Amino acid sequence: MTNRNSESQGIQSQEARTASNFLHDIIAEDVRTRKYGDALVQTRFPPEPNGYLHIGHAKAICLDFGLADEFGGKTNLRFDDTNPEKEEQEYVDSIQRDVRWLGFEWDRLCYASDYFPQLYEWALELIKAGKAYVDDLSADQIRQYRGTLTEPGKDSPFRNRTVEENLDLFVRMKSGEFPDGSRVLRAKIDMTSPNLNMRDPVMYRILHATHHRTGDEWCIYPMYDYAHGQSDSIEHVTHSMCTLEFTDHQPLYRWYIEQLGIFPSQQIEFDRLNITYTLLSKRKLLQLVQEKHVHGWDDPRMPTLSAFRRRGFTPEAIRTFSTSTGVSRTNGITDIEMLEHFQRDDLNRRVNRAMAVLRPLKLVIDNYPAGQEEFVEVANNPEDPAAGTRQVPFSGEIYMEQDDFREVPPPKYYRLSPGKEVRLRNAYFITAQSVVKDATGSIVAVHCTYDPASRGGNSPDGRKVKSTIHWVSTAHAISAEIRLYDKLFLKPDPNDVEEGGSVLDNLNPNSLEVLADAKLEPSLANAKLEDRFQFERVGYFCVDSDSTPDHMVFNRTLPLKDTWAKIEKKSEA
RNA sequence: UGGGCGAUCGUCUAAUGGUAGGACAGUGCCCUUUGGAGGCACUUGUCUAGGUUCGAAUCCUAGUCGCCCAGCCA
Repeated sequence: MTNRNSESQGIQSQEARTASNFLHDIIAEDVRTRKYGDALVQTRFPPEPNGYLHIGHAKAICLDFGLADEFGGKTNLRFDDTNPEKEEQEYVDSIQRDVRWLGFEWDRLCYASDYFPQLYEWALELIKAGKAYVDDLSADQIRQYRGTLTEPGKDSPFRNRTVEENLDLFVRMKSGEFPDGSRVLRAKIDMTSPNLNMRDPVMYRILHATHHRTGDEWCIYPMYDYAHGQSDSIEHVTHSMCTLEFTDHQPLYRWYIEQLGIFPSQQIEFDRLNITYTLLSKRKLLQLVQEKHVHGWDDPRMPTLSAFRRRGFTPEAIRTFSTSTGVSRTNGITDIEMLEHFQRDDLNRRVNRAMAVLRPLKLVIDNYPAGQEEFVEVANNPEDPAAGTRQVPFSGEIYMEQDDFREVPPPKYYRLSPGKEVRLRNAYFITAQSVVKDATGSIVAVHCTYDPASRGGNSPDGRKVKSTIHWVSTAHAISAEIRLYDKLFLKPDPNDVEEGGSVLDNLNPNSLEVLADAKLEPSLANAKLEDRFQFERVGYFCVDSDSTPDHMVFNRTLPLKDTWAKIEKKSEA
């Protein structure tokens, strides 16, 4: 089992039962025909530590770990760390944290950099076999010699150096004799191949850079193509899943393995995850962070797993989303509503309710005995009786939501307005009597009367009300900052930009709204980091990492579905 | 205009020669002490044109459209 706890195991096997896809079919067939003999199914999740994992990676992680698990196999976490200029320990750490948070535990923790010595030996082997050569052409010249999509390339003038000369030069490349960019080691394949990846691909480049793990030990670094397949092979990976853009690399992946005569790992490609209104490119996410369009990799508006965690999303929901959305070889874009649906569905079942007034409006109950207060009993989660109940203080002066009162109610508005009766959730029926306005004419308080016989929320005479609103007693309320998040981008496809534009043009200027002084029921004072709640009638919220006992901060994970907002919008149109 | 990959409701995905199904979104109704949740119902789809076949989303042929590839990135 690759899962960390029994809870996620249950979910995992449930997902596994329903997850039938072409990758599953391929592996099942390989197992049936004993393609790898007695060997276990072995997979790997191979991130480059050059950024934080995002929800697109979650799909790959669920596939890599989930498929291996289904067939009783194992999964390694392998850092594809062959480019010291872009990789950092911070990313190595965050990736491990995020994979575990998602609910998976790897069999072996590996690094491509651990294989540098072996890769180097194999390069020597290929040189000796006349299958690799040192090229002195500049990067620019190599590009020119490569030809184009429609024209074949031509051989480098250095292509036919002797084995001895190649060996000598390559060893000296490794020993640091030559400056960056002066020489590369190339595979000798076919400069006329219609597949550009086969036109004598670069195997090694000279990079006098400090690597986050090997330090200054190496000044030559293998390219992805030369490192990835062999790393798979070393780990006896049987099924190496990757995204579609690597399809053209598969012949090269196989070429290295065949020339070296090593364990025949096989690469299988699947489609990358795309989600509407969401940017899933590590390079561009890095730009958002570096240029401070967001407050870091874990800014809750980001699509990174760290951000989803901070925002209150659950690993269970992300896993359910990943498997439900399926896997194929088509390039599609999944509606963000799908993700939100699975998250609401999960939170609705598991999370306790609380009352919080985001935009407070004072409500005075004129006939409530002066100075009196009482406690009303409230279910912690109506979906789950086992969650129990709690006592919430009530009094003659409470906060209600500004949105829940209209002096002139529009059609189909069921909430409070002058003369109308509504229910205060779990408390009493009230009828609005009058409003108090300030000098500018805006409403600062509403006066009402309550029906003492309706305690608990029902009137003994069977009288019905059209609406129930939430509230917090002013004397008992605690204050908190609340952060409301909206889509980071305005367009379904953030990359849909005009000529010369950038994704930044599509940034939503209102993606973050901060409410400095929301009023919460007192039980919330005990909330701890990452605790999740449904604020009734409002949405799902969690305690943010910026929160302190003196200054509580809550993030809105997602709003509740809002039928009234829909009606209102439709009537405006 | 070289090569590779792909095309099924608005979106994602099943059906592997035999009733085109599910989920999300949408719409309507019911229910409701959250206009939440839940229940019921409805709408919409096999890229096109030929062919094989008793029968084609599936096989064949030709086209159309989309994505990927010319890093010493991964």
